[in-house]
Amino acid sequence: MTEPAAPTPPTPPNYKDTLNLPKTNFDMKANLTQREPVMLKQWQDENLYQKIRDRRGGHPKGKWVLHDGPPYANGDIHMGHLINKVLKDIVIKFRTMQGHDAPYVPGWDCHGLPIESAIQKELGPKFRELSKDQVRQKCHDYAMKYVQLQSDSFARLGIFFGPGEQDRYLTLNPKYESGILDVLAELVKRDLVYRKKKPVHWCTNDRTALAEAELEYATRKDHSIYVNFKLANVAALKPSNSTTEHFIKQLQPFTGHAYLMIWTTTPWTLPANRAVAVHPDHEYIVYWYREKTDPESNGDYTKCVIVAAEAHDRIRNLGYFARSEANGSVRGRDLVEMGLKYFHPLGMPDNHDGSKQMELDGLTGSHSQVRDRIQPVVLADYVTLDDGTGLVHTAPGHGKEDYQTGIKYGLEIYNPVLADGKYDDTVPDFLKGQSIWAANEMVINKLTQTGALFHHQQFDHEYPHCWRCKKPVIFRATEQWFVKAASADDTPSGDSGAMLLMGQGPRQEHAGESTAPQDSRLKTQASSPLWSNAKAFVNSVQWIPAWGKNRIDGMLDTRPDWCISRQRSWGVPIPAFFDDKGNILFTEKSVRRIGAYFKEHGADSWYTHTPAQLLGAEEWTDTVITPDGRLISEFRIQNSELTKSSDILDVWFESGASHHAVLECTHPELGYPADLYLEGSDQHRGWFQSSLLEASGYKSEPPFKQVLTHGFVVDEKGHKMSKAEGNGIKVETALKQYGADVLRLWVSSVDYQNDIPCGPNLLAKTADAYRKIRNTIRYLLGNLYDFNYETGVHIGFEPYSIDSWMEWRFSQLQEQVLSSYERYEFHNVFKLVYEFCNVEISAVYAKAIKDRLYCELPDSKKRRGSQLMCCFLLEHLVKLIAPILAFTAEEAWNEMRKLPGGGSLTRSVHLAQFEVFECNPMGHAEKHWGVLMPLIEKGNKQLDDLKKSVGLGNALDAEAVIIVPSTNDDVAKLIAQYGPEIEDALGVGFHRIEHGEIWDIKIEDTREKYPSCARSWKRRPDVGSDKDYPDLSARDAAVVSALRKGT
RNA sequence: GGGCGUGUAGCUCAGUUGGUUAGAGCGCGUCGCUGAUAACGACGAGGUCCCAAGUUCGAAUCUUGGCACGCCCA
Repeated sequence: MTEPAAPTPPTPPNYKDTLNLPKTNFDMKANLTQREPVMLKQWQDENLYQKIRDRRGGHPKGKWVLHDGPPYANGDIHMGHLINKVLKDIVIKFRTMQGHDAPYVPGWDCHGLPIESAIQKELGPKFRELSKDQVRQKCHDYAMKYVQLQSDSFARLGIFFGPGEQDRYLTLNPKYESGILDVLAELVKRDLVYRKKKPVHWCTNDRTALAEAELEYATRKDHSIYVNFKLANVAALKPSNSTTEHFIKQLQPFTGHAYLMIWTTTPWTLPANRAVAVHPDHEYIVYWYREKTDPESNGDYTKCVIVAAEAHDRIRNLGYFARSEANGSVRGRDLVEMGLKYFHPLGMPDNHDGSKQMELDGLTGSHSQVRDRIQPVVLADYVTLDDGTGLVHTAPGHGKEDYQTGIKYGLEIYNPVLADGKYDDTVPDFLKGQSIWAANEMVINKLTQTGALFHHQQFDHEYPHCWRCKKPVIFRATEQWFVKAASADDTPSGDSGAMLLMGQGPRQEHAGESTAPQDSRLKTQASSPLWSNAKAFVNSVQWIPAWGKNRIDGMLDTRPDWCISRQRSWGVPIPAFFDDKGNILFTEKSVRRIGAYFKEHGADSWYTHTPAQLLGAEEWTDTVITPDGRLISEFRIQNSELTKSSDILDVWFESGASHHAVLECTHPELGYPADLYLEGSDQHRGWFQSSLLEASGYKSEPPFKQVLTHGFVVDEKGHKMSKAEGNGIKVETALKQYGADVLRLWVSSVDYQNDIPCGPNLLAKTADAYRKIRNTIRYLLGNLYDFNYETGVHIGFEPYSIDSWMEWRFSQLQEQVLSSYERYEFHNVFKLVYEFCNVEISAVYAKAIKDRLYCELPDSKKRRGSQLMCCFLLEHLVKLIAPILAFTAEEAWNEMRKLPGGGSLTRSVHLAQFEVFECNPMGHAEKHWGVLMPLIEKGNKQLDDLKKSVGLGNALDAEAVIIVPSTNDDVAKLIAQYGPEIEDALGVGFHRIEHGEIWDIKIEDTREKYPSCARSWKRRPDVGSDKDYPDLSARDAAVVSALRKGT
């Protein structure tokens, strides 16, 4: 049984077909992960990058060059790459659309330890069987693999660069390698390169020196020990006044049991101890004590130590004392003046006995049989009282400051540690051949046995580690090549046997002031000319943010000379030759010659060709450096007798040469200097500085005009991303989930000058923002399906329409956006555009023009005027976002080109230029709408109240009563013009004007008052005024009537 | 430990040379629309301006000292 069908109400006439509803192929759903690769293919097929170059070439705005800092060709790209490369790309695209010829030549850092280590690991034991050039071939292939991989990833992010070999630079390119040697030769010419034995950071695992930039700091558990160094000459001390006399008297009762107490965290450096340093102005005391473990002796003290007065609380708090007392006090310089000496803590024979030691205590240091074990107390300004005892164990072969002190006092620069981190044969028997890491405990045990160890504990601290193998590094004195780049003289004389400056100019003689070891306030000598030039360069560069200048300035001020040699295979060789007598050939002339050879044959030829082939002759006449550091000019060399140096250059030297190697050698069309360098703020120490220093020895102006830095990606809590925390975001994952444009939008949305927070929530928020912008574009496009892009322009706007408000607002937006781009404030671009889409377009304008777009006659002036505004908005808005939303802007642009007359647009949005147009031809938009907008806001609140109070659902069921505070006819006329706009802006069905005291607005429910138009749904008094269309308002009746006549 | 920075609603950011009740957008909550519809609109609730002293008639803003976070270094 079926129920009788319910009576259906009579269907109201359906006017939907008579409306102009939006239509577009620009989908609401972005589907970026599918759409973007298609777009990429299209760009590649038409070689868009080249088209942009062709179009901008010779443009009056001229060339604008961002010089790319080369990422390391190793591993997948991470968030850091993303930030950096997208920022660069935004800049390039923005400059291009400004009308500049802004080429982008991406580079890669291809040499260096990380790749060599990876190969070593990959090959395992086979690594040693291969020759250097075989290893290099493997490294080369490895680097090229990652260059390709990263290059593809960058392209996927929408970053524009050319597809060919010639469109990028690689540091392993022969022309580049040759460029590096050009720079090196220039520095040699200017006496800025030398070879010397100095302590450098050394990785015992990779067996090479490391630059500062190659270190990373990590927490490490180490030993903290307090050690007593036995005084050697208490009886022979010379007082200079009553204070020191009193001090010495406090020591004398403890002859044989008087010590200097030092603190160190590197027990393994104790064999290399050559002095104890004290601060000249600090106060030192004699501290009598008896340890709890000492046998009772009627309560007497058993020992005394010299420590800084300020440190004695710290020492007492360690809790070993049964009894203690401070006596006597002198300055550090008094200790040195009285000639205090001590026994090397490990220099004593293993089987020494106490009685013999007692004898020795009275020695002056002249007894030959013990001279090598008696060492001095010296002065050093860097001694602090923050930690330890105020007396610093000094090993000139194992520390930078220790080395300086060593040079000052003529101490031996003693390094008993071999390249692999094991001791040589010059150390005490029990340590010979031992690894220094194992030696820590052995030394501690030995000190315990001899009773020298006062206190030992383990503790955690930040310690430098090799950036590649992650193993801890040490300071180790070795022979290395240096560039003179220090703020103060890093290579004082007095270091006999040092090989000084290598240039052909007159040998620089160093003043002898440093030979006076008692002068604790040793003046530093003149800074390097390289350094002074670099300092001057810093001033003429614009640093963004401005504090970057401060930062690099501060770093330059404290920098040492630059150790540029590495004991590895994968890099550009330092082209020095040795003859069988140890003379070194390394001059401007020889370096240039090798550079020219590399340009043709590549640096690999160093390993496959003979010195004669490399130098291009059997004989060579040049200046050489003798093993003892003298220069001999006009020295005749038989090239067949030469040996090639096995050192390579620090990779930072390679990338630091790019201002010449790229801008002048591989890509001379770019030209020197670059307009902009844009890297992470860590490059103040890295590439910015290496570039600046090398350019300082090569050029008369800095390599860049502006330097822009960005911060580091951190998680949503502001903490750094780390594997251990598991808070990292992978580019690949994020790309798969959101697509490149969302990631690009995220990059643009944050203030990159600070830390850059990133996490799932933030990306999701960005995706929201993306959707809003996309939908705004979709709305504009949807309403243009019947608008002719070319002829529509001539229609113009209705003078008092909200179109003119929109035009005014957009002109403001454009001005602000363009100036934000100019200042590289992309997060402002994002914010301005996003808010504009949300407020100006979506909430105000789109809402207000719906009625006229949908309901007016298609060709009506009112509708066409708003379409024109939509079209104008769309075109210029899409251009404004194109540098950021590279794919979406292009997608929208493609849709625009399909509109009637849209073919006059450029083939790609990325070929278009920003146009600065004259805004607001009406001139009154700002003034008038400034009054009207607050009324509209008020109206919205009232509408909301009506919804709550009387259940008004649709604003079209209400009318706006505009209250005008004057009976003045002009004002009333003006408002009469704006009335319909207010009606539409509020989305109400009708409006009336009343006179009153002040400007005001009232919203009234008209559900009982007017009938509703079946087409526009507006409630108006004129519904039914056309008797042919009793269910329509006058306007709609006219439109429908016209449409029927038309068809 | 030192240098350079940063710290304002849940989030991203504005807050001029100190000057009313510290703002925006998003998000959130409530409601509406259903002809931008996996869209859109309206209204609303959110703040110890990192903390503490100080200068001042008045401090998010200036000074000093802390704390937290980041980069670089020891």
